[in-house]
Amino acid sequence: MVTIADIAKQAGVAKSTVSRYLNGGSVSEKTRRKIQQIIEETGYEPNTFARSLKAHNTNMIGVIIPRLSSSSSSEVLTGIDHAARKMGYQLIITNADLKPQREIENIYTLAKQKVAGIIFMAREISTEHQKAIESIEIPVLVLGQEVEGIHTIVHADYKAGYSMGEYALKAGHRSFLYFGVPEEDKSVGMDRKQGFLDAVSQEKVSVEVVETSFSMEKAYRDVLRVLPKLKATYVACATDMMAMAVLKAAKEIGFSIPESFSLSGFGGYDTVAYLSPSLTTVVYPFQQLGELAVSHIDKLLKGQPVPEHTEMENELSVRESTRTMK
Amino acid sequence: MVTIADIAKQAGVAKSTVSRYLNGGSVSEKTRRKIQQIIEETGYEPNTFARSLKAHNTNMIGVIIPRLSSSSSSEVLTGIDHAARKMGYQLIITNADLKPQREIENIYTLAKQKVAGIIFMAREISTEHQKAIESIEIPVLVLGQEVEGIHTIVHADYKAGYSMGEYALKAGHRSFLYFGVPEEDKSVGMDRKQGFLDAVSQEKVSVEVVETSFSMEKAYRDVLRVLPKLKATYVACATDMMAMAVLKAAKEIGFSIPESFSLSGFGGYDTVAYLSPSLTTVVYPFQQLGELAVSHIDKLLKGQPVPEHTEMENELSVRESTRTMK
DNA sequence: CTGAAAGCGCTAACAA
DNA sequence: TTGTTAGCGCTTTCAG
Repeated sequence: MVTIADIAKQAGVAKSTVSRYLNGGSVSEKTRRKIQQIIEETGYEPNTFARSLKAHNTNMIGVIIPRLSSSSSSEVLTGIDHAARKMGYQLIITNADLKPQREIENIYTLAKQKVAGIIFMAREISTEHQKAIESIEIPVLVLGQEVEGIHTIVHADYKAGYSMGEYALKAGHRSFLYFGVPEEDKSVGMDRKQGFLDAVSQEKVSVEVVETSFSMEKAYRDVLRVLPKLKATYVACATDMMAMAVLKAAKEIGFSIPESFSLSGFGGYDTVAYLSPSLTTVVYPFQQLGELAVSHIDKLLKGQPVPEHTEMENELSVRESTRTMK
Repeated sequence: MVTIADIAKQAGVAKSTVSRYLNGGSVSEKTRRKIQQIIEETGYEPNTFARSLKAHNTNMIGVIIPRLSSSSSSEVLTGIDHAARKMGYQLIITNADLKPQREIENIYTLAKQKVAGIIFMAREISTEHQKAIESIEIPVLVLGQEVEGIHTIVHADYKAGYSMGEYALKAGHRSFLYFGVPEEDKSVGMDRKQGFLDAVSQEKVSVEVVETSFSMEKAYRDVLRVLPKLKATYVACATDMMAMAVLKAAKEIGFSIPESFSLSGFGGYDTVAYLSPSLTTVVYPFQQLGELAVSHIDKLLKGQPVPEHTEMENELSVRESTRTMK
């Protein structure tokens, strides 16, 4: 292994001079060239650990992701990756496997690894989470849930729900079924739903709400149970995956969409445009969220001002699965 | 920050004793208890960098993934994560964004980070890749492509193709269309296809092969062009995503599946079971692949024997999208 | 079983 | 501009 000492010796200078060269300190043109040449010859790479040992920090950003095999998380991750790469950060990605306890563990693990900052894709922030976040003294950016006193970026979920409801109402629907997820997930479970309900409640309408699960399998079973007695002309699902489950169940039972009823989701994954019928949904800017997250962390690290809460806009995409009532 | 020196001082012993305690060296019961108590009181955590600086290695496994937002990769990653966690490894995940050059960069970056081993989900291994892998002197496990002289784990792609072909033939089909991907991807592009072709070629049949792309959008456009003149009764796609594109295009054009023609994919992602019709496919054990990968790397690191090439079995899952011809 | 001392590779005063 | 020196926090001989 070639070290800074080797370079120094071969170049006939002190280690500190090489170090200065490496870190952009003032070095005479002549020695600069000499050092550079030797470094190239030897293929020398500074040892990250020795560096971090001194500097007490790294250029690593820790990421806590709820689940590795989730489209939305993967999209956000892709955005994070692109931005991190551009800004010279390395990523340590940790998976929480949907377990709150695991999230907290990961916060501490990342802190121990001396990551410069943490991007935490959260579902629900308990006081224990908050305690962990405060105790580690590392900038943490929470994605997906708004928490007082912590920097966050969230999707405009209320607004998404609202625009979906608004659209459904304008399309002439007056009877709705909403498939939701548990309210523990504030953004998806509450805001999204509330937005929808508030929007449609502006007219005389009937709305039924059924709570099911993020799990496609569970949702599918629930849908099979509920659908046969369906009276609504519009079924809104809290996620695209659930909408997919409804689509499947509907065909099974003999409904055809959008003739029997209109169907919509939320998310906007690439694949749902390729369903038949293609799914009306609200498209969320997952990648941009990831990119913005890195930029915020970067600013936080540099002590630059960052708004405590940021909301990402989203957009309704009307496709084949919904129709206008006469 | 509390260091080993603090612990030593408070416990009234030498740093080396604490170090021994930490690393399971022989320490008297009495001092052991004392040290343990102080560590708990102070919440001391050994500094990873100082450790790695000495030890010249880490407990980190580097992962190179072709694309973060790919179902199959995410599944493998989930398996890797579970196993890594269980075996005490930290993960550094790097994204190659489908760029060969990026893969090579990542190999070097990970080596520089002194990861203990690398799991490389590969698509195509060039000589440049091989050079990189050899030069870094770190165990590398390649997933997805078989390369001489490098430890690899692959899916039984030929066999998957073969069993699909065999099934189609038994179901009475004699006219086939195969939507493939470029042959640069040896596993998916060649082996899978060849297996299928070999299987169906055992009888007098007609087979047409159309090469398209992994990209759903591109595949969809190609399918729309090819499908109208379709004569085959069985359409096999090299991936589930492509099959989904075919499904969409077929409905658009007015075909109904499986009545107009049978359709199958490869992969076995959760979602394709929820398409209508649900998709006949070969289910690949992505998670297990990931878990096995970590176990292999672990053995490699411990100098234990590991078979140079391992093949993961997979299983045909017949669902609604294919039917038997009378 | 324990302690002293050296050093991993690098950076950062401080002098020169 | 450059070199000397003193660590960062830890592990690892080597004596005791």
